[in-house]
Amino acid sequence: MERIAEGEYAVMEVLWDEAPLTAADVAARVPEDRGWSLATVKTMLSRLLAKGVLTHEEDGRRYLYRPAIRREDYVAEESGRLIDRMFGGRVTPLVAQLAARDRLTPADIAEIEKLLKELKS
Amino acid sequence: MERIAEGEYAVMEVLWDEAPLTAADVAARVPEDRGWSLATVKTMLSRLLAKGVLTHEEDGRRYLYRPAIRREDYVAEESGRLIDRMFGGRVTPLVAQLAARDRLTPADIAEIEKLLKELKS
DNA sequence: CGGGGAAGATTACACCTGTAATCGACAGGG
DNA sequence: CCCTGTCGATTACAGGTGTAATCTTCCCCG
Repeated sequence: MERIAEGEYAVMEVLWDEAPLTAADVAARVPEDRGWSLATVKTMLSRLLAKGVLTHEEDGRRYLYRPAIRREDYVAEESGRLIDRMFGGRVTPLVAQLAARDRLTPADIAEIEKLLKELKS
Repeated sequence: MERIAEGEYAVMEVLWDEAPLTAADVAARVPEDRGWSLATVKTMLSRLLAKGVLTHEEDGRRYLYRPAIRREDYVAEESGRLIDRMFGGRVTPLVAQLAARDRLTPADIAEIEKLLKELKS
C-alpha cells in the first residue's frame, strides 16, 4: 500500500468520515487550522488518486471522491511501521513506554485490562 | 525537537547504541541492508548535526559524534505524534487496534497485564 | 448567445530526503 | 619532502511534499 503523507492524510480523514464528496466539499471539511486553499486540496486529491488510495466517479463535470482503502488497514500498517522501527516490532515496549510517559490514565488502564481480558476468552 | 527522517534515524540508532563514534565507525555499524556509502553516512551526520540532534567534538582532524537527545525522548515524541494523528490522542484504540490485528501474542498480553498491574500500585 | 465562474489538468517552486561525487586541506609513510 | 589517503565541507540531483497559480474547457445566468 502506498505511503500517505501527513497532509494528504488529513484529506483521507475527511473522506473516511464521509464519502463520496466533491473536491469543494472536501476542502470545506478539512480542518480550519490547515489554512488550505481549494487549489491545495485539489492537488492532494490528485496525488491520492495517483497513489491509488482514492477512487473517483464522474458526476457530470465533477468528480466524486471516495477512499479506496480502509482506514483501519492503513492505520494498522502505519502503527506496524512505527512499532517495527522504534520498538523492534514488539508491542509491549510500546505500552511500557506510554505508561512511563503518563500517557495512560487510570481509565485507560482499566479499559485496556478489560480489552485484554476479552481477548483471552 | 527537530524531526528525524527515516534514514537519519538509522544513524541515530547506531549512536544511541554506542557513542562517541567517528563517521567511519558509524558507517561500519549501519545495517548492511541499507547499502550506504561512507559519503551517504557523512551527509546524514551533517544533517543530524544541523538539526541539533547530534553533537560533535573534535578529535584531531576528525569528529566524534554523539547523540544530543535521548532515545526514549524521541521515541516518546514520535509515538505521541502517531497516536495523536491516527487515534485521536487516545492510547486505548491503539491497543485495541493491535489486538484486533493479532499483533498481541498471549505472552504479550500477560506481560502487558503485569505492567498495568504494577502501574496501579 | 456571450461572459463569468467553476472543474479538473498542468505547471510552479521551495524544502526535505536519499544517495552520492567532488573539493580543498592536511597528516603520515616512504 | 612529496604523495596518497582520509576528513569534513560543498555541491548535485531526482523524487516526494506543502502550497499554490494558471490553463483549458464547459455550463449556466442574464
